[in-house]
Amino acid sequence: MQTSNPLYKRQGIHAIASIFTVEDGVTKVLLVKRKNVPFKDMWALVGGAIYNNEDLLDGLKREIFEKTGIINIDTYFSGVFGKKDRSPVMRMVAITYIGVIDSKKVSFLKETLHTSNADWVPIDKIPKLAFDHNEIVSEALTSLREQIVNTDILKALFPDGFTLPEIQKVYESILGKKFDRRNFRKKILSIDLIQDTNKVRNFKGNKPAKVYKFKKSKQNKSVF
Amino acid sequence: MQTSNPLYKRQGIHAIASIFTVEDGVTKVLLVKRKNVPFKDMWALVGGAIYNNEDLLDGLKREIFEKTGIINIDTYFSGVFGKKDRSPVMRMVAITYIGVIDSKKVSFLKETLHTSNADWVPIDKIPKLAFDHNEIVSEALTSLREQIVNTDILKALFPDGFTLPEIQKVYESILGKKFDRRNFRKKILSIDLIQDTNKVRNFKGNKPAKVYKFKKSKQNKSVF
DNA sequence: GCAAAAGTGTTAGGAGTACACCCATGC
DNA sequence: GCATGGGTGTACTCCTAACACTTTTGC
Repeated sequence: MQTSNPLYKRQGIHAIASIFTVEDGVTKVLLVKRKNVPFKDMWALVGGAIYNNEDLLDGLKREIFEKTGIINIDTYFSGVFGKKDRSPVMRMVAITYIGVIDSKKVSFLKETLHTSNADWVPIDKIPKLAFDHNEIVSEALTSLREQIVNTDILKALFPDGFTLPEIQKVYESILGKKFDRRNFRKKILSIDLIQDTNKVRNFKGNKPAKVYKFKKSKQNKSVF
Repeated sequence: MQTSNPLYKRQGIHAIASIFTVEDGVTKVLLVKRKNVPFKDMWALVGGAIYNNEDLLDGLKREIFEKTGIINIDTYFSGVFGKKDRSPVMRMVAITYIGVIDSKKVSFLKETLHTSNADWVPIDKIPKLAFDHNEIVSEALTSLREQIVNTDILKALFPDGFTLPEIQKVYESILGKKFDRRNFRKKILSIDLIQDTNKVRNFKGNKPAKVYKFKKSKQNKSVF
């Protein structure tokens, strides 16, 4: 590869996260307000350019920390955005990820070196964002809907396990539809994603509910 | 973004294709032998660094043309490889794609400016490849197996349509398993991927077979 | 008419969907 | 004992999987 060739010069790699939460039945995404050009004072997803000395996920974690103060977030691959003009500064390819955290347990910084604000925004009220972040968050939501049935991405919402009625509400929020309690139970147990913990959780005045947790991995069901 | 920061400097983007064919029941991938460092004289997938003035798929098409002479190949997203040390030259992130062509109809160059050889290699006989291309082709094969039921990726094998027995053999080769003729027929027709053309194809001595073609698009079946 | 390959239908088991009643708890 | 919400089972339909015979053609 001719590294001197101007056709190759000044390229870079973005790692960008759509961080979701579910709050009282509403699915929200974490946005930050940019302090610097380009797209100064616009809302954006969390992320940024990765360094040469870090892998993609490490760079993403660093960016999330730098722009929100959040640590220890698990991220899952979502997609790639690489149109040649997607950044006005230089040629950047964006590798995009999704993650889920509990907005009630995780706090974030309202202002950082690079951001002047940060907030949870319902997914149906997302403003015009910097770069191609509107497209990215749209694809991220599709990825989220796929991955909640294939991965343990929701486990951050339930560090101490969950009851089936609790997690059913989360599925309903994210997928935007309601399920029959009995059928949801059969389905979610049949896809080999969660397991019983032999514990129960008491809510006052109600029958105690069994507590489940996510299994480590899940095989995707194939057509053939 | 501080473009002068050495942490960001000298990054680049690879677009890499695993081009498959199915020949007499054997699934093969197109490999080229590298003429230049790094990994001089090693076999590799087709691809290379993209230019600033081209989108990812355009750069991929150009690379495929430059290294094989092949034009007009449809490619489908496969994955991302971004480990910081995956290229010994500089920090490169690879966006990987898959494609399918008919080895009997498409010819390619055995030597180019960058390659000293090229050949179809059965997927169970792939040698040690340059860069992380062994990992890439492995994931590509998984993508291929997923996408033959979700996309029209196989259409390049059948520009004039196909009969069900013909395409069943291709599915069996790629998926590595055999299907009952009647059940395959029902299944492939039920997933809304192909359509009847009202034509038949005669093979000597046999009952004529109906000819089908791929539909434009296909919805992925969801769990919920 | 015979060989070769294509086309088709039926049955049984498993999964999905719709739907109603019982159970454990706090007060 | 009653209100609240959690847990469970059954019947019907649909999809899946196993399996054998008939049809068309070339020679």
